[in-house]
Amino acid sequence: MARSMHVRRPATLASLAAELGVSRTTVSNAYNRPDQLSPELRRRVLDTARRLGYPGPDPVARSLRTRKAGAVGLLLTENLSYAFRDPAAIGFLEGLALACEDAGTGLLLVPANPEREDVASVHRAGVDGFVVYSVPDDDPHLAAVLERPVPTVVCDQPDLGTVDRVGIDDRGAMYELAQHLIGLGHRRIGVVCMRLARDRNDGFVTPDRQHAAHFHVQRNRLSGLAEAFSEAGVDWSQVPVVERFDHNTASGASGAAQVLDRDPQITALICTSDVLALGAMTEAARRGLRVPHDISVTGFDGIRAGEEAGLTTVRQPVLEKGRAAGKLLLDANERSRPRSVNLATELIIGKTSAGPRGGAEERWFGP
Amino acid sequence: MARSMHVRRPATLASLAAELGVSRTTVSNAYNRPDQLSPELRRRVLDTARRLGYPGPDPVARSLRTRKAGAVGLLLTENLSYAFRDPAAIGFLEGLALACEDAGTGLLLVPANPEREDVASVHRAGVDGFVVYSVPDDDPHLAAVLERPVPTVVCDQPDLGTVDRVGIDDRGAMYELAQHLIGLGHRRIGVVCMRLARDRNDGFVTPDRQHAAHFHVQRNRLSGLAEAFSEAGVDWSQVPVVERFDHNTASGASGAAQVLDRDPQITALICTSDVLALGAMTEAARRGLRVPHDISVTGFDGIRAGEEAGLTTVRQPVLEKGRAAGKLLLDANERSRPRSVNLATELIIGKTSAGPRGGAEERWFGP
DNA sequence: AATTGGTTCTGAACCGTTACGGTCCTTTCA
DNA sequence: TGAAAGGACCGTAACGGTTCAGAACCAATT
Repeated sequence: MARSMHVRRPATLASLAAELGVSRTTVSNAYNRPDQLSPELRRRVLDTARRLGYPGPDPVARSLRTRKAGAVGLLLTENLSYAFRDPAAIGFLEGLALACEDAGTGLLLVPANPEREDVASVHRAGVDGFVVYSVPDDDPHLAAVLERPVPTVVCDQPDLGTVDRVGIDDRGAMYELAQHLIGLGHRRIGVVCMRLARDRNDGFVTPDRQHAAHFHVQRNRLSGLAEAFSEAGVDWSQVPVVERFDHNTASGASGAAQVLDRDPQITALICTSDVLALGAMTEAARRGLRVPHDISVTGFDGIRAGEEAGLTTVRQPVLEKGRAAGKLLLDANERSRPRSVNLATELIIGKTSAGPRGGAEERWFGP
Repeated sequence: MARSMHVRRPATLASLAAELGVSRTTVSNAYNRPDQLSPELRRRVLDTARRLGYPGPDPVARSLRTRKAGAVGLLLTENLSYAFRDPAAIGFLEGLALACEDAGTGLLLVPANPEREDVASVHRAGVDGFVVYSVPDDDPHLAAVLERPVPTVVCDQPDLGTVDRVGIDDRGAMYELAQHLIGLGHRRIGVVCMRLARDRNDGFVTPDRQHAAHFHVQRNRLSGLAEAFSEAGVDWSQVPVVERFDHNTASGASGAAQVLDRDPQITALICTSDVLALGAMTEAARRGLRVPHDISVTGFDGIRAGEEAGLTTVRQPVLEKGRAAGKLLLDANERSRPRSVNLATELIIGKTSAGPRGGAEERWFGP
């Protein structure tokens, strides 16, 4: 129809009004409040709009006037590819997108390139609010978001006290998982965790680095482990903890290898994510170690692939987390005090954890 | 720092300028063109900005003035959940997001709720362009996008002639896959395809519905099959083709069941996606049919899980598709004639296709 | 005839910013 | 010493809408 009409000067509300001999208000009403003008006039407005190739009120101008952008921004993990390959992140994204769809709101993925510390993208985002998902707590993008005068919900982040928050009890959940392993008799363990800070550090982690970790989630999971095993009499400072920057099964495998090289006697390998755990299981198999007979392996998240593998893990409601974040943001009605939502997790005892080889639970009194 | 400063009246560029006794332009320059004013003044501007709690130039007002939104819109499949659970869609999203990140552009997910035909979300999206991914060609949202005076790239969509397009040769790729099966000796086949239109039709598909399918991709894949098998002397109108609205392995399984119930003698089950094919394999196993000995199963897409299962399929570069779409959109420099990009696909012959049971290739001359 | 009430449409005031085309003042250089 | 160049800053005019308090009109009521 009206395809190449916008050659000379793209029609505007004003030009349309002039053409019709009515006021701009009337044209605006024709689009936004049909009950405010007679049906005939409205039809006439819409018809000439089509004739002139007027595409309807400009969204940006409207946003400026109404002070509503009709979108929320999502500040994602720095490296997009890792986000889109992490099942947990995708689940979160889905939940958030669903909440947005319900509210008829757009969802703007804000680029947060870590290399050029380009905070401009945050400043340039025309949104009514932000959701921040699992970024390091010293990320400049996060700081930039907090400076924007819009409601914000942080996810998997420490409670900032000033903005809404949704997350889980990472520390408690991991503590519980650790108790499970301790109950089985494990005392000599190794850990593979995701990256703890913005810098790449593929290798062993000192207790200092654990405490200072900038990723809230990882810090708390490690801390839950440390607490439980310390209580069980294990000297945490002697437990090999290996960090991997990249989050994929290959990292899980190489991390597991590094731990096992250091101490081949460990009876349990605890990973802070299912993806890492799946990689660790590959590495165990490569070494001829049977899971769980020779070694137990655990994960965290409760992703589909882990479930299929019978992984012992902590299931967290990733989709619900996204949805909760969206809801929290979208009904930020009154300036109530910041809300903090903790979602429930569930310890899943699968087929990858058992008593240690030769341990009490599996001692074999055979001939 | 300046947290609850915006109680009275959120500071603006103008108020800041007034406070400082300089012009608005100067304040604007302090943020956007630091070289246009002396460092001292700039510092003074920025300092008082902080003091007054001025968060920097309003993105929406800036967008209005510069006529750049700094974001591109993505019109996704109607049902968000299915999109986020389809590995191919996620790959596309990743590629697109990467292209956007490279360009420092945001990516706005535009809600396209199919129930309420709410095209307003498209009108309300403040974007510099649109990418349309695999929607039915009669989708009102698509029509609304095409009315917007911004560059657009359609994906997995018929060539509209008026906007850029990126896709693959679905028809040719499926023709090639069909040739592979024909070469193995298959003549009695069944098909499970994704939904062909906006209405739900879980069941057999008439040839009419195949031709009239509103999903370009599915239409062409079926058409490639029909052509190849017709050439091989198969009466296509007798081939059982089953459609499934939902796109998941459960649908693949139930679709396969429906086909096999109709004709238990088929030697090959062709699915128009890997996800469906994986479900079909489950159903085959459930019936005690060995793949490929008793029945061949093929997919389309080349997703990871299919690869691990050794699925015979057509691999398409989903990530590259997204990236290509982004690039096309982001350097829509001159009003050149609309571009059309076809990406290469690759026929992957896996372990799920073989000659038909008792067929020439596998005739068993046993003892 | 004046009042009331209900539609329908208008005027003008914003929304917060940047583009554009200056002016003014200080250096620099022949 | 006068002209040219350049740096620093300013005023105005958009950018394209929405909104609210009326105005104009007409019919019905008092």
